[in-house]
Amino acid sequence: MDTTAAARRRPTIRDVAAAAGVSRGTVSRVINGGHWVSPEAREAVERAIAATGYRANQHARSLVTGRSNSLAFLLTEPHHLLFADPTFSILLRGAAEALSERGMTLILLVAGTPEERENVAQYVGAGHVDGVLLISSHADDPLLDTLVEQGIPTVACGIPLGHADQVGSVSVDEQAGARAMVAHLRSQGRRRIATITGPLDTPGGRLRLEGYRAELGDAYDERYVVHGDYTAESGAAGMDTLLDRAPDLDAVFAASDLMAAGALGVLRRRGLRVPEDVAVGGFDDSGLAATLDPPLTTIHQPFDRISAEMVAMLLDVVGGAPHSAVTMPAELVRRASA
Amino acid sequence: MDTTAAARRRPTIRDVAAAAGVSRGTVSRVINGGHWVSPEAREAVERAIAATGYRANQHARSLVTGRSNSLAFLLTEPHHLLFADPTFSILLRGAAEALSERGMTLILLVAGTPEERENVAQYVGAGHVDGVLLISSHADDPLLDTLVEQGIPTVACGIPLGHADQVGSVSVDEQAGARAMVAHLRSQGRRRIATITGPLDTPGGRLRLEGYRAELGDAYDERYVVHGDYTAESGAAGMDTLLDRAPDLDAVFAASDLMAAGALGVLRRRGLRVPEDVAVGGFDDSGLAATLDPPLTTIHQPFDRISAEMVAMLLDVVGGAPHSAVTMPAELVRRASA
DNA sequence: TGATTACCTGTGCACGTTCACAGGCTGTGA
DNA sequence: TCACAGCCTGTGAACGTGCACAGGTAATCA
Repeated sequence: MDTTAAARRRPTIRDVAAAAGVSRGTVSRVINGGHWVSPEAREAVERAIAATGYRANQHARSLVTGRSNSLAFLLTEPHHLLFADPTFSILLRGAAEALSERGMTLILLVAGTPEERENVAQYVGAGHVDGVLLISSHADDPLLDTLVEQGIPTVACGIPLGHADQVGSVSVDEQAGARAMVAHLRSQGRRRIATITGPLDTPGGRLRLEGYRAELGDAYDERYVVHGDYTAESGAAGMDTLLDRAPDLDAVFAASDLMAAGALGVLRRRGLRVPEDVAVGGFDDSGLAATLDPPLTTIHQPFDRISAEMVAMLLDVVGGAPHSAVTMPAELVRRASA
Repeated sequence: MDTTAAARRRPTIRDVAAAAGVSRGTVSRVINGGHWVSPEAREAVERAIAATGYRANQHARSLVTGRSNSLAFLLTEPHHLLFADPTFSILLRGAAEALSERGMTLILLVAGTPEERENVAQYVGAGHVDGVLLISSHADDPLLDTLVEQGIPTVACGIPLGHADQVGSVSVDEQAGARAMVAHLRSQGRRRIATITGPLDTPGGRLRLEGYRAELGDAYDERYVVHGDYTAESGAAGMDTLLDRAPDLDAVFAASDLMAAGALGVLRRRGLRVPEDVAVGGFDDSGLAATLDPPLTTIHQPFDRISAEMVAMLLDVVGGAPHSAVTMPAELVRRASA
């Protein structure tokens, strides 16, 4: 008897049918829901599946159904952003687990260079995935245009600027979060509150600035606003600019924890104490925030819930449901920095 | 004329053949290398492909070839490790890009819980991926046993303990790196050098400790050794233990940057200056190291080269080549902490 | 009794591709 | 003139699955 793994052919639905004494069709029915199958037949098939170690061939299945049983996790951010910010890892892992529970898989697609973007458009357009989880979109992204045009089910993390009504989205309430942070800083007696924004072509950059502005009202002063790109370096540079321009500031709201980390470094180097001289607030509550010195007061984003909701919504859209825009509450997390 | 994207059927190889005035076989030959095809036929086919916007159906192709044209990125670490350590993101992105260049895709597989491990074993065993990129293996991992048993091409990051000769691996020279760090600390005049190790069932945990021990020689003293699990929390706890046990230490080598970050926090809290009172060295040179305060002296792992090499080796193994063990040089990066 | 219904099962076809094979054409050497 | 090789092309058969359909049985109803 030859039972070596290498020599044995992978069992097909025919082998199962033969072992169970039924036809291919019956086996197929048992696998896909099992309606209209007699209890005896079902049990025989289930035994045969266990005995043969049968596992459906996904390629054959996809060929006939036109479904790939997988979603794409589409990454459009430039490389350097991923080196220090754990945000994306958390989303990625959450999405992978949510899919694995449903017997689906996650395909990682990187669209950094124009060439990669073209490949991604082709790949997705060819129907190799059922839908796309879009991470951190920039305004007027032509890739997103392509997805919309080709009718690819898409759900974005954060409201995609310029495409808000064309694709689904799951996001934290950016404005409310920013307002909560500013309100908190004010409640601590801070009066000259600066901000380091994210890129203004991203929802996080634009909406957190709007929240900051709305909460400040008449107290809003452009001199206290600088723009960053979410990196620690840009946070440091922004902090330097702010201190040169407005040395009297007594608080800073950075639109990401990573930029807050950069700002903290500059403050320390300049001999300013946190929070005594300058209070610092961040946004994201990524793993980073709690490990900074001092631990960072920030706005919590429920990344695990966001990824789970993105997957759920995308699968609904794939199934024919209309897309929607879900907003999750942003919660202030008080630590030592403010 | 109906040219709406929704109404138009995706072009198949038959459409291309018809448009080019040749047969399916000729089109297939042009796509796959193009040998034994006349220049005129090839040109006609290429024009037809461009005109129809044809893209091969991967499922149909995989069904007949038995190749999936994809690799799995297999994650076995528990969840919490990914929140702060960017190491895995860098490897993941590098692998995805290396594959995308070859027209292949990367599938993310998570094997945290026993249930997930079973699913992964089934999925991979069913031939849904051509090979597995194994990240951070633990000694005597039964999942790795399964992969080996089923003859799945596998390449690990770091020499897999207990399976060193059964699967391929790409790793940094852990021992040399640890020795370089200890040698550097000694050259700075440090004499009581402690270490916080990684988990001893991982190659990084075991081999970096061996390097530390080898470099210290007779000066090795167990009192200066504590064990962590790569997290910042374990680094902090380890530092506390060390200071309680051996308050006279003048240097610490943490087996990961994240643990070093935890150690830095404890040192600061206890009023010890870095590097004046205690020098601190890390390992990995992940994005984290440069942003710490003070910036961390550490051992650089060339993660981009590692991921590229893992992909290259795995594809060789898939193609029938024997697996091997590639070691990359570990380089000391001097910053302010030591 | 005959018609209708509800349930269960098996069979043929299609999905889009690659591969093996057969065969055509052209040129070369015996 | 025939055999043979080298190049190029087309065709049929697979790959493993889901789905539509036909057909069977048993129970219910007019």
